[in-house]
Parts: sequence; C-alpha cells; structure tokens
Amino acid sequence: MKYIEKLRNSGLRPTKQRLQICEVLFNTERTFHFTINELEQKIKDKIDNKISLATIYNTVHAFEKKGYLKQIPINSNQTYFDTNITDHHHFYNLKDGKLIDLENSDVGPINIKRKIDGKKIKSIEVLVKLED
Amino acid sequence: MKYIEKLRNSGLRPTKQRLQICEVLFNTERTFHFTINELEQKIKDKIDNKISLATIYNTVHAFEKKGYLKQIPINSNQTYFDTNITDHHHFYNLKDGKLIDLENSDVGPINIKRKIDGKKIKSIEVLVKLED
DNA sequence: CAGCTATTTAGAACCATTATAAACTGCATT
DNA sequence: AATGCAGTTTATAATGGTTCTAAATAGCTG
Repeated sequence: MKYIEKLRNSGLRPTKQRLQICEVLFNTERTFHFTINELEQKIKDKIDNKISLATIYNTVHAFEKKGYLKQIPINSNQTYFDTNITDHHHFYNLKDGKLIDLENSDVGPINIKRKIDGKKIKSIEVLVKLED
Repeated sequence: MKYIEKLRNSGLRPTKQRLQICEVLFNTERTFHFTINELEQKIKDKIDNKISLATIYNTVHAFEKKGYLKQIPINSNQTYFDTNITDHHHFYNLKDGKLIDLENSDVGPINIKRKIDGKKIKSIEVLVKLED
C-alpha cells in the first residue's frame, strides 16, 4: 500500500480507516474540494465497511495538520477542504456555492508591501467571488 | 438622527433598535471587525435597553444585504463582519485570531487573467495568514 | 505474546445560527 | 387622532455542523 509509508513518516499510524480515506482523497486523477458531509458520502460509496463520522473528522484534521489537505477560507456554514495543496487560489460561484481552482499563474505575483512586526506571512489566499 | 434617512432610503424602517445598532456600528472614529457575540457585548455596554440576540442577527444581515457591512471570508467557528466596506484585504493573525486591515494600496493591483464564461467578478479578497 | 499508547466509535454535548409565532410598532390612510 | 396592516422585535425552540467523552479496539515495540 502506497500510503502506509506516507502516514508512518508523518507519525500517523496507518490504520485501515486512514488508508481507506487516503484512497478516497488522494488516489484520484484530479484534486477536488469537499465538505465533511460530501466526504462522508464519497466514503460510503467507495468503501464497504463503515467509518464513523468522528473518525472522518479526526482524520481530516490530522491530514490538514500534516499538510496533506488545506482548508479553504470561505464563509459557509460548512468547512471546505481542498486536496490541492499547491499554492493557488479560488473562484467562488455565489449562485451555487461551487469552488473553482485558480492557479497562481492566473493571478500573477501578489506583493504584500506592508509588514507586521514579529510576524511572518504563512500564506496568501485570494478568493474571487463570481456573480452572473 | 443622522441614520434615519439612511435606513429609510434602503427600505428599512428606522426602528429604535436599528438606530441604536447604527450608533454602535457606524458612529465611530475607526472602522472595526466584529463577531455577533462581540457586537452583542458592545451593545450591552453602550445601550441601556436590551436588544434581543435575534434582532442583532436580523439587523446585521439586513445591513450586510444593503452593503453597510461586509462579511470577511475566513475559517472560524464564528462569522466575522467588517464596518469597513471599502475595497480592501486582511491580515489574519493565526495566534490570536485577530484581523488587521490591509489597504488595497498595500497589495497592489491584482490581475485575474482567467475568465469564467457568463460570470462577472463581484469581489476579490485577499487573506494573508500570519504566524510567528 | 504482553503491554502500552494511539485510534476508533457511538452517542452526547456544544454552540453559533436560524426558525417560529406571538406581541409590538412605524406609518400611511382615513 | 384613530385604524389597519405590513414590517419588526422578541423569547424561545429547533437546527445542524463540529467537538467531546469514555469505553472498546488495534497497531506497534520489546
């Protein structure tokens, strides 16, 4: 299994549930955005055994902390995650709430001229809201 | 009262509660960021009579719809609002969850090169996360 | 295999937000 | 000034995403 080492190297035990969630999240042609509820549904569709909701939350947070997932800053009643962990941005379609990746090269360099004492920039995220 | 007309012109009845909330939100030297709970506290401090939490929610949403407040896209368990409705961005201090305004002039022009068919750009918001 | 710690799990708890429905109020009309 | 009505406020209940709890289970080291 190709995810066993990845997990071990991160200090996460490669449990059956985590490996199955890895399959759903990372064994895909394209990256994608999801909420916990959408992921739960995807897991139900692809996996025979049940994985409890608490484990899905735990795992997603563990993966996010390790940098395998990113949270997308957006105002919604649910938290959105992204399996695309490269430096990039998002279109947000206000009409249907769907997200579209916006590559760094489509935005150009962003130059933050102001500095905050004693602080480093961890990330710069652009959200482009779309309307009709 | 200077807010009566503003409200009437927006099709909102200038009720006592709305006028008092206007005082707290807009009769200030500086713009500020707030959550509903923080606003509730501010109202308690400044106003003698009680305004119910439901009214605070209703009013904030009404004001946002009319463009007098902006929601700040950020992942938090609470929704953040901004009384600064000019086009601008935010630093987000991960350590304490505080926001700092980042003026448009401190970021420079952002050129979104990619277009989405049939959609217009409504807003472009940059969130700069800060760490130690 | 033994023992320890990490992980999983079902269900309860939490808490921000929204819905409800009754009371009240601003305001146009008489 | 009284009337009527839609808009608003209110306390409270309901909702729903997320987190907590504590017991059962599983991975891993010696």
